[in-house]
Amino acid sequence: METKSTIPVVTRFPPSPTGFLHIGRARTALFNYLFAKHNGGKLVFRLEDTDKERSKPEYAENIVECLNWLGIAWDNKEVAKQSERSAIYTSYLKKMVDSGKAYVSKETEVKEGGRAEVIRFKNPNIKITFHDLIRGDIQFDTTELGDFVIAKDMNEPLYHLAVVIDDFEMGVTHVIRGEDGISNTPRQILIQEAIGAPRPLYAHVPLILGADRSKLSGRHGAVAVTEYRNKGYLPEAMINYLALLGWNPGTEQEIFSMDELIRDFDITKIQKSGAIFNEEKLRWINKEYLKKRPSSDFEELVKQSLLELHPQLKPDEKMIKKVTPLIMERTEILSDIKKQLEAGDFIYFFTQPSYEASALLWKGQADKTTTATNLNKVISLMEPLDEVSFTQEKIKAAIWDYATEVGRGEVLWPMRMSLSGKERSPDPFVLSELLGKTETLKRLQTAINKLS
RNA sequence: GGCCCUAUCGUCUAAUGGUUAGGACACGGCCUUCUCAAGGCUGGAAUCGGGGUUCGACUCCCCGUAGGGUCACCA
Repeated sequence: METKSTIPVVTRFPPSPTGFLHIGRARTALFNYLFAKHNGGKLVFRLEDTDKERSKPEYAENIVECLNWLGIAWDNKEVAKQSERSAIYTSYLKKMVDSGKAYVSKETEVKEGGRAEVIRFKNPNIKITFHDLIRGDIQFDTTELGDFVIAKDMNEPLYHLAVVIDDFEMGVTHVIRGEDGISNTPRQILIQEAIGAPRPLYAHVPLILGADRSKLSGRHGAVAVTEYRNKGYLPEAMINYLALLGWNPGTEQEIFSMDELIRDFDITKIQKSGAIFNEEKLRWINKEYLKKRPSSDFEELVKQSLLELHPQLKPDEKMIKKVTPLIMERTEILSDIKKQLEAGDFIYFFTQPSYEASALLWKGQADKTTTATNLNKVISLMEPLDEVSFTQEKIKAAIWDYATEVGRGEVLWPMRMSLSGKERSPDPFVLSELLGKTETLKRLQTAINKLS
């Protein structure tokens, strides 16, 4: 949907720094960003830190850091903080009290930790209908809200008052937030009307759900963006997945860059119902992005992981270069690299393999002599190849006919086992090429010796 | 419980009155050099129920049912 309005679009992302940025809020931030950019507008980032007890600077840092990592950029130079704007709230509050829109209330029933005197909103008790870009018209009877509290005192505003004033002062035209904000809307509209602020357009996006279909929270597992970052998800993959969770342009495209998302984003195509966060699909998307990158991007990571697991090792740089593509082919998220190495995969490129002689025997084969004969034959077939033309294609060409003749498993299995010591590994031709002629022949000979 | 929102394969979704209800992830099978990975092909799998409206409903309306959200001197 293109907005026809001549007023530039201003959206906002106003988290309260009371916890790490979680993926639900990150997605809301993304939708605000995409909508603003699609319409050539601006995104305002603001910290709602009126709750002094729970707001922590480290959480604010985490939120900023995650947004930067994801590539969601806001347009206000200074991050707005509610804690620095109290004078503004106070002046509005005074006007409201003076005009009778709000009043100082002596509390008859003071709850624990509560005050004897608070500022309450004078509820006009009306019916309010507002339009939601995703859901259509929504109607509420505000009577049931009563005269709700809008400030603890003239200097300490509560959330609803502060957001409305901030959104108004910052020229916010579109409020795009989680579905759990629907019931806050009538209260905020009431305050807008009391201070003479125009009503922004609303869009309530569906919630991200856990496997049990309830609002995603810590008990469902990882919810902090930071956790996904640490697990080795790429920011592009995260953005791509989050955008597709509850939105799609109606085509069959699955992989989107941020620019494509901005170009195609249509807020009216956001889903109405909640969506379960599915890490399997995120993994798949992450792999798609990994495939786009050259494996050289990950050589350093492979080296580090290797050294962490085997501090005494002095891995050959050239070998790391050669092995990294093999590892990346089997990697969906970056932490898989270390996981594979931990499981013992690929270390045979850096150390001698260890295995039992019986492991060399192909299934059903009980005769060690046959296996030794096959291995000897492999050596003699490899001998004519010189060190430089020791490539997987040439090795395969040299051995293939013989292997086919006596049974591929009978030749290829012991060959692969002698080179890797593993039941699972890349194929023996790749192994041979990477190991080089000298090392390959040496390992084959070691295996033959084991068999006698 | 009051108020509000929602309802297509297991999951994410397409189809805005006429489709053999499409795609992706996951899962099964087959192929591709012995194992793994990658790749290719292929299979199973859905319109919550009941009423309407209509020549014709996934699609529109009503009622159920189910799920979710929200009910602070938190945000």
